[in-house]
Amino acid sequence: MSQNVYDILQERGFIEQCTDEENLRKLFEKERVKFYIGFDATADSLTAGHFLTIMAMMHMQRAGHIPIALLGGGTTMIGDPSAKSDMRKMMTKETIDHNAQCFHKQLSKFLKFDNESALVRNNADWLLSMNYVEMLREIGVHFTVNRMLAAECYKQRWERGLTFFELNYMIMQSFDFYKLYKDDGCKLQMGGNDQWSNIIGGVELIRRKEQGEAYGLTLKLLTTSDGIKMGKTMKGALWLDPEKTSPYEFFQYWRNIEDVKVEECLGLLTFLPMEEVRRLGALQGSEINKAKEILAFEITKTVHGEEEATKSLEAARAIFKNGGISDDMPTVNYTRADIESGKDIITVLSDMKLIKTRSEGRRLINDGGVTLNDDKVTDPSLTLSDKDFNENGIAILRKGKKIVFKIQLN
RNA sequence: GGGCGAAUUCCCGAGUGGCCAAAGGGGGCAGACUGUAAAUCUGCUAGCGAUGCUUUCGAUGGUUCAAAUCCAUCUUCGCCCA
Repeated sequence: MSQNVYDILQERGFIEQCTDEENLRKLFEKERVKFYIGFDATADSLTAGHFLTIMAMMHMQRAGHIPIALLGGGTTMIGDPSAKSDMRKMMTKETIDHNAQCFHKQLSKFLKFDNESALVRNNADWLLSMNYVEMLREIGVHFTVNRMLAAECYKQRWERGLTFFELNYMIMQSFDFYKLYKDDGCKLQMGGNDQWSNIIGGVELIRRKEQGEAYGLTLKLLTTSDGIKMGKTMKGALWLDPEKTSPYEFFQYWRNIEDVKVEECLGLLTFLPMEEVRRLGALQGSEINKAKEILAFEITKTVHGEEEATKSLEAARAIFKNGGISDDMPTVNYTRADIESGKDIITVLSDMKLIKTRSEGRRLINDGGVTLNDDKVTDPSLTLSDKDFNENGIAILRKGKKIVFKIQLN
């Protein structure tokens, strides 16, 4: 432990708020600190937003501390009302369990859960069996409603209406921290900055019930320069599951990041040394494209492995630098029979999932957004034929400037 | 429990009998310009076998030649009073 991990996180830009910086730094020097981050099981895959917190966990683990990944099997039954304008749809127990399993599997790619260097817990194990009256007597007495309502994260909901049901989310999350503190000796909770009030709730609960010393630390949220949450694509979230977002798509997302975000993302989402991060972030003009390529490669490498990262990089270079063809670019396979029975261009776009409806396809063609083998498609009823394919049975279809598909004829 | 008000397309938000597939903005997509960036300008933005047809303005039923718009009931939400 040569360098205090607090300095590492701070230098890389992770830290937003901390309950007690001075004593937390001391704690990091004194012992291997057990800390936790909660993941509510709202979908069947983690997203780029989660990845940032996972990076923080990995930095902590590298520094010798012990991450606890807390799956929100219990808290997801309610749903965090923070910064949401509406109540989330209620999810069934089965869906939540399934999602939690998916999370566990994905997290295992980044952290080794061997009960030694990293642990997993699921708050369903203690929250679901909880007795209401007991809970009120043990935990509820330590919370004042006015205090809770003053929390920044409920402000928005305060105007639109917040149910008692959702108000309990904070209490449950606070209890989680208390439980992990008692059972596992967890002394620190980390989370996105929108979790600040929920985290404080736990820190205070531990102090009130146990006179215990616990800390909270929140992390920067990834946003675009407009302040919008980063990691949204036209298809929705940027998933870590390669079945939901292909490694190539994932790579391209980071390759296309805004200039001003490059240095921040390099610090947060890669393990490159900070001198390198600063050097790359300072590149001017079109030079910064080199930095973006490295950024995309490094993140893809961590998430999908070096092999996929290399493939994505090469496919991107082939497509953009040489206007060429690569084995690893997105591909759709057709048989001769498909062509003979007639594949019109809109069906092809639809097969590639580039359009949701045929009308959208027609519009796109009218706008001049579709190119087949370097020729702009002007006729929406155009049907693929043998002459559109080269000697290797390949045709290239573009949507806009950045999306390129290979059509392979077998 | 009583009174009042609201619900519109991806989001915000106009529209109070036909000219409404529904203004405006945001977001998204495409074109121009560029560096696979930002900014800017322009076009598009319910669906379909498309000069037409079908479905959409919380739900159901009704009035009318004609309903997002009027009436009734219901649901949800907000505000005020208890």
